[in-house]
Amino acid sequence: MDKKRILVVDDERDLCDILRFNLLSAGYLAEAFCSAEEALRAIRNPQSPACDLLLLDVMMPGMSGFELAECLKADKQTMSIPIIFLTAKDAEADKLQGFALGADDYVAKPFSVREVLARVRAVLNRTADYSPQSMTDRQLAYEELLIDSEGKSATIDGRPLSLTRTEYELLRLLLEHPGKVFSRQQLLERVWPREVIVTERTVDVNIARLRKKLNRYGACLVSRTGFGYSFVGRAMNKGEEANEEETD
Amino acid sequence: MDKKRILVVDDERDLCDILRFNLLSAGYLAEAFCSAEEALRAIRNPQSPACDLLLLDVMMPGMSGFELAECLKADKQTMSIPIIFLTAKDAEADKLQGFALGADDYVAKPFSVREVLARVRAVLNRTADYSPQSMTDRQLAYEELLIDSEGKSATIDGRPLSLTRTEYELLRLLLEHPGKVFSRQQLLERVWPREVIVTERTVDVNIARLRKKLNRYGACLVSRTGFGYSFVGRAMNKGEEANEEETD
DNA sequence: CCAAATTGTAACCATATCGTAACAATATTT
DNA sequence: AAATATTGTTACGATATGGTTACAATTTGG
Repeated sequence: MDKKRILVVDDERDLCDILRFNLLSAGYLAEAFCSAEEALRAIRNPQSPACDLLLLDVMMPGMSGFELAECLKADKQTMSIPIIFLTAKDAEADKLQGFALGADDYVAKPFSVREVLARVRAVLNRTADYSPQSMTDRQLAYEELLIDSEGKSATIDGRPLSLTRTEYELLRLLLEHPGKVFSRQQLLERVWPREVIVTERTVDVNIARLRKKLNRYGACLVSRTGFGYSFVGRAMNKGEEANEEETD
Repeated sequence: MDKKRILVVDDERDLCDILRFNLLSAGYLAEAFCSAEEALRAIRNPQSPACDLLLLDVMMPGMSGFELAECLKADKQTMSIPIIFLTAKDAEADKLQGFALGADDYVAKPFSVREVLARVRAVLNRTADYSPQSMTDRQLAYEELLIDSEGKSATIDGRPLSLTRTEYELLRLLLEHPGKVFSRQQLLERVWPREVIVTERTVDVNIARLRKKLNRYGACLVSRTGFGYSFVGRAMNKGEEANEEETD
């Protein structure tokens, strides 16, 4: 699957930069424009690749966001480009109400970048094909142990486990990389929030709690003395060690 | 695993020097640049080795840190380079808030060097697993003796050996440089933790333990009297010495 | 605002790991 | 070959590591 191309249109340069940077970091192709006119030129440019999504500020000097949207909707080439409006004031929100039918979504300023990214993901998901990528992303499984990252839940044989957030994240990370050994430090960095500072032993206890809840799969969370923890399935058997008792 | 290459970009020369010195002391390769433009040139220079992490000041004359970050994110070659932002003022902190999602981390000035080093370690730890680098040298092998650095394990003919951490690290280092002779001192420095101080004889015992577990490959760990130890395959035969006894 | 759930820490124990010393075996030098 | 230096092996105690439980602190939910 190719990367999605997203255009940001906003007269505030800082905002453009922030959005662009974050979109790029999130793995999209992103370009930013400070006016509707510029953006329009870019979109209409037959050289440039097709655009998959527009983040469009409503209130801009010159051509407004609405006007740009209308232009695009009028053109067969561009009418199916999804648009997420960025709206500054409540006053605009009203107008947006009417427009919203044609829009794919809108975000009210001030917004958090996280929020925008979520909308972007949602819209692209909705419009785009169901790529196997994003499907496997939310379903993770080993045998009858399933993880549904959408519902932040796990089940064994269909029976739901009630995992706490820590346990869930732990399991998810380990299950995502079967066989990989994570040091306690790595687990702390990747499962626990950045600001908290806790003992490495904390990992042990949470692993223990997780093991208990995992019942027969509990044994899949193995500790590798001196290294850390790892999820191992049956396939990776430890039974047949090459360096077993020398019977000579 | 090779040393990580870290670039420091800050217009304050003193700060650059301090960070560079400390990074070097911590065992990284570190270079410092006083402007985003310089840094960009260095990163884009096809001659120079790949960069593993960027410590990037936000506010700089000329190209800002954010702009440099955007440039890098836009380029496929450089977009996965982790970035830690160094930000000076609270004013910037706001903007940074926006960038924070896409950034790998950020540190607010004034910061303690210790803090920066911690972040560096954390980010490198977090990203290490996915870098193309570690993908390639994740698997190490000699004939049917395989080392999987992800699972911190080794197998012979597919059968897993249970190596302790010391044994594992020893084997890994030696196997990484077949034919190279390591003195005991070198082995101590490279596989034992920095702070511990142990006898050179300790190496011998651990080599012995490793040999036993390696079964038929045990003989590949040869001692070179007076020099140290080395991993040698069959190809490197010691049979044909020029100055041998002519007993036939 | 209270009760329950979640979570980190300390403490205890069992076990694994490891360094050292002592001695045996081997290699090197004379 | 004898003398010496180097390396291999073993046993044992010290230490580190990991599992478990209890408990206090905090968060969550009603």
